[in-house]
Amino acid sequence: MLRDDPSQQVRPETRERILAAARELRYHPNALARGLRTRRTDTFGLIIPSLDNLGFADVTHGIQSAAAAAGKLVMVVEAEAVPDAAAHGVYQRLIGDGRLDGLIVAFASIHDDLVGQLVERDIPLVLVNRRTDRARGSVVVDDERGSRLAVEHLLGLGHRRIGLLGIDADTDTARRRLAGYETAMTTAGIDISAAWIAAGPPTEDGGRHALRGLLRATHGDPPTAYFVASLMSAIGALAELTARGIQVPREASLVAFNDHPFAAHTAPPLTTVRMPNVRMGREAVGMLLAAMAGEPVRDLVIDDPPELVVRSSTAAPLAH
Amino acid sequence: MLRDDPSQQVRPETRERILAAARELRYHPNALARGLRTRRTDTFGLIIPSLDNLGFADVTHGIQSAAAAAGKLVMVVEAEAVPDAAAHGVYQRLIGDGRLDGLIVAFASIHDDLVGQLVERDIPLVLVNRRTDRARGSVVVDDERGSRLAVEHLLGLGHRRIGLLGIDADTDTARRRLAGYETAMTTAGIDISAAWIAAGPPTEDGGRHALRGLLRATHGDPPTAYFVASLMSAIGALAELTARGIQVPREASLVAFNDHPFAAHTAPPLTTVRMPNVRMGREAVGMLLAAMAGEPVRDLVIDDPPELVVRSSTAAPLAH
DNA sequence: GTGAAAGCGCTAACAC
DNA sequence: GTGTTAGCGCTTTCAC
Repeated sequence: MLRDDPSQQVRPETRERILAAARELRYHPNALARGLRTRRTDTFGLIIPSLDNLGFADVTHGIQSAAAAAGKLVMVVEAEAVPDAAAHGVYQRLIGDGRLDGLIVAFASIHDDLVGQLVERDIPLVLVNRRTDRARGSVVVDDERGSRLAVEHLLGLGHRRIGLLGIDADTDTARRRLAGYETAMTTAGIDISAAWIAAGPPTEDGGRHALRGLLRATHGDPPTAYFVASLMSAIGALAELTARGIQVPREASLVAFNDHPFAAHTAPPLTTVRMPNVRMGREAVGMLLAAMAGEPVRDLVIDDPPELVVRSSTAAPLAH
Repeated sequence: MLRDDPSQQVRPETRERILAAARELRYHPNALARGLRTRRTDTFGLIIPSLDNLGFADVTHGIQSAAAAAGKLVMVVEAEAVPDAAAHGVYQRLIGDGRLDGLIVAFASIHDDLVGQLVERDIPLVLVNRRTDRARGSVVVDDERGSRLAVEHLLGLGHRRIGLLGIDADTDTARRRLAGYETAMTTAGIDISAAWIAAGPPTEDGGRHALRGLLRATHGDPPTAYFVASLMSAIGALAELTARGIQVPREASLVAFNDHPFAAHTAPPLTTVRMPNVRMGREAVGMLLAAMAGEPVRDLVIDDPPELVVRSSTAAPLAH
């Protein structure tokens, strides 16, 4: 009755009385006991590199809201906050504990052995924002299309020498963003110089350093525009440009992959490509729920079109 | 043996063999069964308004890292992501479920009845960044001192008409930030005009609207400087100032309470007061752990001194 | 020191 | 339909 078991026939009135009594006595079924018996905990885990990545904020929102709506609780492990010494134990417990129904892994560059272990143990798993050969079950956005959109915007403005500040992790996601850049450039008939491409971790510092490296490599003939494959990097790259006295967008344009309200407040406001990240998070939860119900997982790519958010970090190149 | 029970005497060699076998078989004690038996789950809950509040990011980091270091897992509920319809059920379950050892509530403006329920049920609880009469167990920073520092910076620059863009929630925290402003102003011998004070929610929009209201109220004689009691509001207020063509810092100065790397990238970069937020998060976990071990909880205020981070949103007022 | 047994609170299966 | 019981996997107690 308290579980709303449909096979139990109860008069609405009686039902209400029982519920009232339960409320009165503050009765709550013990989740541990129930979980032990049913092997379901209505809880899933979320492993995420950092909760402070602006480009990823929407994914987290999507996950949290879909979880709440479905009545699931979520155990969050922020990977960067886990000391190396504790990491092994934490993940092992998370995986082997029996306290989770499944796991969403939002690592762009996770140690693949963790994924391997999850697969071996047959724990419902969905990867978000990444794919791998080792596991089925993923939801990503159309990174290539988003990147292409960004680079095409630059091309449309008249740029030809366009740099890529990429993500250095050896992930499918990083590669797809690179591919979008290459496709757009090649389609425009531009030969990409190897010196135009640099990469680093998707952090402010990563962007700063990648830009420095690129500037060194293209010494004397730097790009007139940059596509930065991560929002956090873009913030760093923008700061580095400004610090070097290079005016954005007059002397160099910048588009970032991923949007966040904050991008409207940088100096200058950043032009970005907004990806359907909230939906990516939602769908990940949906897929995990389906997997827990026994449905097969898929590799889903959210095909809501990416959106170019033109602000003020892009303009036509200076005429020579 | 597997629990490292000290009363069990085992030869190191034997011990190693057992551990190896356990590893081999991938044995993991079931957390549900263990928890059911021991009434401890090594897990605590974190209820937080938004994971996307820049001013609060450090608190989350502190909590996550301290939890990981102590081998605790954390169940995160982002309150703003919980649909109203689901809210009651989610919180009830979280509280009554038995799956948590305790709860950290980081709500600046939580419904007090949730706190009340937690207290009644005698669940280890620590409030972070807020205090209330209804519960003991809190850790806060010295909000008053931080606010005073911010306002004194403005006073030192020569400002006299200083506005306060506050937080409208009826919380101890909001009041302490207001108090810091008042103390600094009064000490400087300035009569505060009621029109100088406006408040709103600690969001970008909140700051924007608060500023608008204040400008309306002080029509013709606006402040020359503003202390904004929340970083998110400050971003909104800065945008509003700029949108109105009011130059910062030439025509109006702005200091924000709480810092984040991002504040270095706004236009202009924001002067802020950096509070010991990481430590606040850490101490909250420490106190919760202590409470779970039976120690009495306290109301702790972290007394690491706040730090003024001078960037470019503050300057001397224009001479008349 | 070692082993067996009880029981945490629940659900599902099975008698009645 | 209603009531009873076994058992999820662990820890702790108690008997040996």
